[in-house]
Amino acid sequence: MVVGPESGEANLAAAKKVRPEWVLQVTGRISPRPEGTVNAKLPTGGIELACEQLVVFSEAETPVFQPGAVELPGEEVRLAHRWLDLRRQAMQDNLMLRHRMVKLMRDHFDEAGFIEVETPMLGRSTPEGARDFLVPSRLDHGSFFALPQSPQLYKQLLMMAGFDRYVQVAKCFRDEDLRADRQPEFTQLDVEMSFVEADDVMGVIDSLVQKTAREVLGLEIPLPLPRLSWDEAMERFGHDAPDQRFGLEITDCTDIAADSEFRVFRGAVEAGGRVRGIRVAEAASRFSRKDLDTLTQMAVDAGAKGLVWLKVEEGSSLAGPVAKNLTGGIDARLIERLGGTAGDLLLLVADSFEVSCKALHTLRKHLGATLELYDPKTLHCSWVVDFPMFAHDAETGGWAAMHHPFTAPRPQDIPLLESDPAACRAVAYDLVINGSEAGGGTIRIHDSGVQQKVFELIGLSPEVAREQFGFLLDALASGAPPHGGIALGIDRWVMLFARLDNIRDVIAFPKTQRASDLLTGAPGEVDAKQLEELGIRVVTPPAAVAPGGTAPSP
RNA sequence: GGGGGUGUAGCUCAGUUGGUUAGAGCGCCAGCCUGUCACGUUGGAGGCCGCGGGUUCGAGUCCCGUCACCCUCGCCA
Repeated sequence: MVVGPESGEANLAAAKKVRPEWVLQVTGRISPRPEGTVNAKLPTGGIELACEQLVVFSEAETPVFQPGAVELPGEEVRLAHRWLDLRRQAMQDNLMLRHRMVKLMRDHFDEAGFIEVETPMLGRSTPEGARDFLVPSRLDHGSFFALPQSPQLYKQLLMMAGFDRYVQVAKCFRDEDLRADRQPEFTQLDVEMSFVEADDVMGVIDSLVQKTAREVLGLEIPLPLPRLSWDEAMERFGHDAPDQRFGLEITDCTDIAADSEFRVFRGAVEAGGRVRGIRVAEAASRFSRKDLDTLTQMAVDAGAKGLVWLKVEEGSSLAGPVAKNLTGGIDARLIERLGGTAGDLLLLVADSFEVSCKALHTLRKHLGATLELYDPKTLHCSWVVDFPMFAHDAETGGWAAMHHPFTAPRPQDIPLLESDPAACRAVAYDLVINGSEAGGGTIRIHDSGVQQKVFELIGLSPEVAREQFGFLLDALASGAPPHGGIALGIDRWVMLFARLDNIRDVIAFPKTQRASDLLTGAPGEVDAKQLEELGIRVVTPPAAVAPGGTAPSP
């Protein structure tokens, strides 16, 4: 935009006053820039607008930070002045991407005959799962609504009602501690279908993944997406959402370890544990003693008693603090099993299966990132299927549903409900993108006998089940079609497709790690009158916070 | 609840073994320049060093506590 003497004195005077972030209307003629004034670096660098009339719609106070600045302000400042932060091109791009992806999802399901149905935000608290956000009832003191953790029960009821293809962009709420990829309120693409099996649900998502990757990233993803069982995921990667952008797969060496004299190995095997390891190719010389101590500490932090590290040397021999214990050909067998060649680094963990999974997963993730074993631009999508039906509940000592209590066991595993619940596998499937759980679903139980048995196993008495889920049980007994579905974490999808590592950057108005909103000040105190109407008395009133942000000493 | 990191000018940061008046870049204000766009140039203003306490002759710096933000474990069917 050019304002010169030819624009007239008034416009020129007005233009001189203009400051950053002012809102203007400029009327004039667009023409190619004169010779020598073209700027190829700007998208509009070839043209200019000769100002004929300048109108100042709105002046702007000096902003706390400049949205166009090179230096990004700290997140605290960005959140407190979110409207400025959202002016930044990167944030505009992120929200535009989100819009496009959500539209793709809606169109995809609309074309497949799904209808979007809204479900209540004010529902009933149900046991298990995450902590609920509660909303007190004014008309019934002492009673509370719960915000939905997901529309799970409602969407199943819609199946009983005959809407055999349901979808919803649904807000969900879970009052748990936050992470970089977790917000207390988040958005799911919630899906449920009748007369389907797991393949049908995964198929619908497969084509959505392919379509989205193609339209948004220009990536061609072959279908069907690879699937691996939960058991295989834990064996090969030590995690139920493995990052498969790189190798470093886990190899079991328990049988070799059992033959060794090395007490660490023998002890783990005799205690019913496992000895497993990963081979880091050509890494022996890249890791100093200090680096290896760091890896060891990571393994210890993950619950392991230690980490056995070994450097493969010429002639099938091993070097390392415990190498001398691996006599009698154990060293050669380990090298062969792990596929080691001279210069490789071998990392072994001897512990229970669970601990070895956790430790090796932690190491694998760390090494993959620090050794740059993958192109950060790749998008690896896959399914993990056949999750265990039950997990040990640390609190009760009994069984707990790994997903929710309406998850169907695999038909062939139904006898295991009686004989061996631990071995019972569910018709459950998680979508994994770049080592992140991007969605998950199950086929639901539609047989009341099986449902009864599952409730029993997780310690839910018929009375309590009726009390909590009576409406669902009644609905199931009223002619329920076989059904199942899935929920995709939209925030996380957008984050992954935008190649970001922070979910807040794809949410217009996110919350901090302590679930507060720095923009509005939520949550905040309310009037005594409001509390009185709700029949609520605050037992521990919040300490008054001084303007300096300091709480008074107790 | 546990572990780790950060907190100094409006913003991004530097600040030595504790030692005079706490600095830089950007922004802001005033002037000059007036077609190259992160303009240039001259000058200026701007600091509860997150908050509270302690040690010390002396604290941005050391100690204790506390608050906020970030990462993480637990947690998130």
